Amino acid sequence: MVKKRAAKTGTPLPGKRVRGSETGRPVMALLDLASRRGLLRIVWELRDGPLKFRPLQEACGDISPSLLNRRIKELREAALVDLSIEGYRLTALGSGLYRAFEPISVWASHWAQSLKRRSAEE
Amino acid sequence: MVKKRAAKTGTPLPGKRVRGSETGRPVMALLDLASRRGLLRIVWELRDGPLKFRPLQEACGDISPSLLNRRIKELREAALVDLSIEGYRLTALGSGLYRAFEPISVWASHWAQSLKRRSAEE
DNA sequence: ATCGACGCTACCAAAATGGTAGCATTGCTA
DNA sequence: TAGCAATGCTACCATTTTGGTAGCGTCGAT
Repeated sequence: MVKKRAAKTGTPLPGKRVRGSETGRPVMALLDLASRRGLLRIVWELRDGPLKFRPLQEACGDISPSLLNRRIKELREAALVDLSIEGYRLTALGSGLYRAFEPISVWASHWAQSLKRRSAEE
Repeated sequence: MVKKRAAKTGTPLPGKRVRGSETGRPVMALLDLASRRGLLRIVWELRDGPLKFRPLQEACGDISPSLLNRRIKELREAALVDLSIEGYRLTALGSGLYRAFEPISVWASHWAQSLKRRSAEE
């Protein structure tokens, strides 16, 4: 008997069941969102202000428009991004996520340092 | 002319080129790592101490062993997890990542609150 | 020798991703 | 008002990643 795989998943949101967790706990929804490739990158690239579709595409390393658009949909459903006359921009919620992300980006440079040391030692 | 897609990518590490970024900036490597499904979940589940293979599998929502093992390999290459006599556990670096992650998990509950308010208003 | 715990692999089907091409609308502007 | 560029976006499909089942090899205890 082949176990049926979960069907195509919608945008992960707190309170909804998400991949790998039945509880809908906010942090689990976030982990699921974060695992969508390029999604956090978009938040990152919007940190300094709004960007229109194509510039955003370019900022994200020439991501394809279909993928960019999928991600934008998810970000809008999650209320992290909206579309203004000046382009896509972070909502208040979205900037909050960006700010909460800063310790992680600090950690990332420590990480880089440690790995460099490690490879120098061997 | 069909552009050749980048070949299978190894574990994203700072200093290496990662998906969507040529620079190897630490934060980009981290974003790439984070986008591997279930990877941060493993870090999360190890927060309170080491777990052996099968208990870890269960903690991660009955992830399949092949996927778990792929993720463990990546986490070990990234020096975030190692294997002790008591099971898999976070390295010092790994616990650092977990701690850096806490503001995000706090943010996630604000996010949940906001979305609840938003849907109550409509 | 048999058994269970343990880490792990092989294999394959299903889903997500990423690339190319191009559409529909709007607002110019020649 | 006929062209035209900018804009957001979709269709299509090949490639990559994923997730699931089954089971292997080793080791230590019984």
